[in-house]
Amino acid sequence: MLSIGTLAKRTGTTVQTIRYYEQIGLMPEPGRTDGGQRRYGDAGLDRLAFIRHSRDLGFPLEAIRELLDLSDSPEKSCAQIDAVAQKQLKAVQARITRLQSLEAELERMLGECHSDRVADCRILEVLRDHEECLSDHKGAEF
Amino acid sequence: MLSIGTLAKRTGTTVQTIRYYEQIGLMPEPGRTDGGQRRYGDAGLDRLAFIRHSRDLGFPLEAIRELLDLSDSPEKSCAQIDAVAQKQLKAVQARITRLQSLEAELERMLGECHSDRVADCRILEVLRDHEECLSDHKGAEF
DNA sequence: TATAAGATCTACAGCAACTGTAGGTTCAAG
DNA sequence: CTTGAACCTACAGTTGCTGTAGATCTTATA
Repeated sequence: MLSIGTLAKRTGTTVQTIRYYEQIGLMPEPGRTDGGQRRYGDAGLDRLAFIRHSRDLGFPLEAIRELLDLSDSPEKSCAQIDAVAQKQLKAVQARITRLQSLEAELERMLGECHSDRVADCRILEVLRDHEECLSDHKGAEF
Repeated sequence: MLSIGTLAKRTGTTVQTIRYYEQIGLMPEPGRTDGGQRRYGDAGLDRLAFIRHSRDLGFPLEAIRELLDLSDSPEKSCAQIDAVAQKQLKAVQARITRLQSLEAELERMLGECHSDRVADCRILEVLRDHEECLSDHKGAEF
């Protein structure tokens, strides 16, 4: 049986994060010692490893919850799992596209500033006036 | 003079966001009507446009605060402004790199799953076991 | 067996950057 | 002068944690 601290080390996360996952119902309540401390077995270790790995791949916690639920029905079609992963891929790709346009804009801005004084710094001018931009880079979050 | 709603429309943001910027001291307190409603002039419009455009380029609010402070000293060197923009470019590039490795991993996962049943879905297997991954894709946030 | 260091416990506040709600007031067009 | 849209304050909620305080438990050593 593992203490919460040992579990944290094994899965590359922290004690607080594990307690947080328990609180939001992503990790089940584990057994306790007589003194009230959490003790985990292999099931807990596996589940947490799954969660952490999914997080490392950028899946939001709600998607992970869904994946965990789906994996409890081994006989069902895995089309839904596929859909969750596809959605995540699309989200990642959208973010890449957006960030690349920001990168281009920032590089252009930086390349243009050859001044010394704040008064005629091109960077500030560009930031002041969106018309100076090539792309739209507006709207979406990242 | 512009009402807060008109200002929001003009700058592509929302009333709540403007009030939030005021609350954290990024926008100055504007004048008010006798009835207590905010009224903005050109200075407010320009400042908010600057903030929103910088946000669209991904600058965090603290960086924007710094840029606004710097732009109040027109005679100083713009090296600091350059540094803030460089830092933002580096951050954007780091995020792109990370997201590209996630994209590759997700694509590989999706390409491998030719099963129908959840029981032997490769996606779940990969998520369960980090050893199955090519890259490390651990650690950093995005 | 006693002690002391270190790990764990609960409960709550805080982060970024907003968004949404409730319940009340003001403005401007007709 | 009415009425409905826009505005006001204050506060809770979002995502995914992280940090704090003050108390309790576990475990290695003397």
